[in-house]
Amino acid sequence: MSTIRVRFAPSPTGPLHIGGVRTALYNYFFAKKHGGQFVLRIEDTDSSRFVPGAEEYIVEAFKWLGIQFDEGPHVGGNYGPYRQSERKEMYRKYVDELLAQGLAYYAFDTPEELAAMRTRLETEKAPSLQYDASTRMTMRNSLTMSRDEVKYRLRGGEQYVVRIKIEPNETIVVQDLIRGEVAVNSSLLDDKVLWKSSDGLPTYHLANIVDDHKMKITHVIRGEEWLPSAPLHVLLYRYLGWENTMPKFSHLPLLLKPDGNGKLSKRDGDKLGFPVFPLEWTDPKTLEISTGFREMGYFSDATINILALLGWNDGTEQEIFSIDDLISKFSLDRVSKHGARFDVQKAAWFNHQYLMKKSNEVLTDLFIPFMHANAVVPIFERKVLEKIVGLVKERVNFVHEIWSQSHFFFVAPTSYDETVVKKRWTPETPEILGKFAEVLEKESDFSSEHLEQFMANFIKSNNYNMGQVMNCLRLCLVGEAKGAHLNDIMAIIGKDESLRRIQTAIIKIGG
RNA sequence: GCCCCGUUCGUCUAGAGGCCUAGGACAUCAGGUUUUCAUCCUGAAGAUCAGGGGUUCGAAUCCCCUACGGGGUACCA
Repeated sequence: MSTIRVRFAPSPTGPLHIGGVRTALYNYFFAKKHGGQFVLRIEDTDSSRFVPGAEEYIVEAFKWLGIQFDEGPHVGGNYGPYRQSERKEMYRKYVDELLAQGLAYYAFDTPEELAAMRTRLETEKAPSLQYDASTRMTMRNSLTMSRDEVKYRLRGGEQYVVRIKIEPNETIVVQDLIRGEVAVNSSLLDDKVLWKSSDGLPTYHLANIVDDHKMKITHVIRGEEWLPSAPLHVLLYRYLGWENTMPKFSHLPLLLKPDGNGKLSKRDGDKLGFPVFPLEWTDPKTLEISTGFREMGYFSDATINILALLGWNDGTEQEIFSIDDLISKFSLDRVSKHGARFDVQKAAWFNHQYLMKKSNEVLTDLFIPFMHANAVVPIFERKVLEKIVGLVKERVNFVHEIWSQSHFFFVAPTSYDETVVKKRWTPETPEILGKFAEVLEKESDFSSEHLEQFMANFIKSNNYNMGQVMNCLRLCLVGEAKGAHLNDIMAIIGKDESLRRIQTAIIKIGG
């Protein structure tokens, strides 16, 4: 058996959408599982839609995700070039072959004539509005013109397209690994344009088939939006005599909007506060910025996990999968057939799972920039920072949230939560806290373990109860009713700072 | 309009004719643990399997129809 070869073939018309990322991921898992190759091919046959920076964006996105292409424009390979615009000369030969065999024909109709045809058919209530077997003999093409006239026009440099000639009333069957057999009557297909003389480039359909054939692609795994044109592709393989080595098809379900209807779009991200792109993207024309998973604080491994499970599962109750897990467990027959909605909350939960598994060292590296953006003084030693991060990491989904859970280690409270004050701060509180400060000042062991014991002893020996002391002490140190254990906080900020915060609170809140 | 694909808790999904009084996860709610908050633990609620017809002793699972959703219908990919 030949080696498995799959490709991810985006067109550089803008930033890569997470639906595209998921498609690439499934291709990657499938290839790696079977020891095959994963190829990147840039489908830039529509010169008018080219967006500068889009290809670089795609490469960077996969770099961030840690997904490597075995072949592609930036890594090379034996089947290059990997940009269709650079493969220009390869396609014409096949167009000529189809033309010579009468499987395709020249068409000279202008856009206006095509539009006129459609309006005419519409008013006639024709069953189909297509350029196909039922209409092509009424149009200006090499089937309706004399050989000489065609020659004359071509020589004269008249613009033309080459269309595939589809015979009506044939059943074309597409074998899909996810959906099974999909049968379509050829009368429903139109004579698609395969080649445009305007830019000397093939359209997607032809380029796609030629490239997949020449690159020895064994499996085409792509979005469901391609399913309707799959019969055309099967026909092209047949026409070109490549049907026996035709790749196997799999059409993936689409990613849908989290609310309402339709497929996921760029706007949804802005509206609902979640990224639609892997990385931030600045539109070169409008300069509009769209945020990405990376910038929102998602880890790349969490992102892969989230996307992988939108339309696939391994049949068990496992939900956390490493890349290696996904490679070993992925299979196309467990891909679902229906579209999936992106769930922001579950995505955050996934990120939380990955965050918890990261070491304090790694998280501290990631947290330091956020700390610098917020903290002024004091700056703790590295080891202390790691400790702080370790104390709060289970409370956050994203690294940037660490600051909001740990700011009180760095900065003394400037105000005190009104409702907590009202509920907990009694007339006796200043006296109790004053007493506590007094004994605390004499204490030399400021380890977290000892402080815990110390507080318990203080409360017990004075016949206070826990809530009476702890809640108000927390108010002094944190400013509100949340945060890490008080003994941990005091151990980190130290004796002087602890006493200062207690005094400040007693003065500010009063009796 | 026409064609193709789909339809199980709010969301992601398990389910390949009897194991389904339909399981899990996220979210929600309630209890518990905790010096607060969060984590964590336990539990609850939540899907008459889109609706209707068949087939079968038996259907979420097979077939048909309808509805709804999605996709396609370009000299875009």
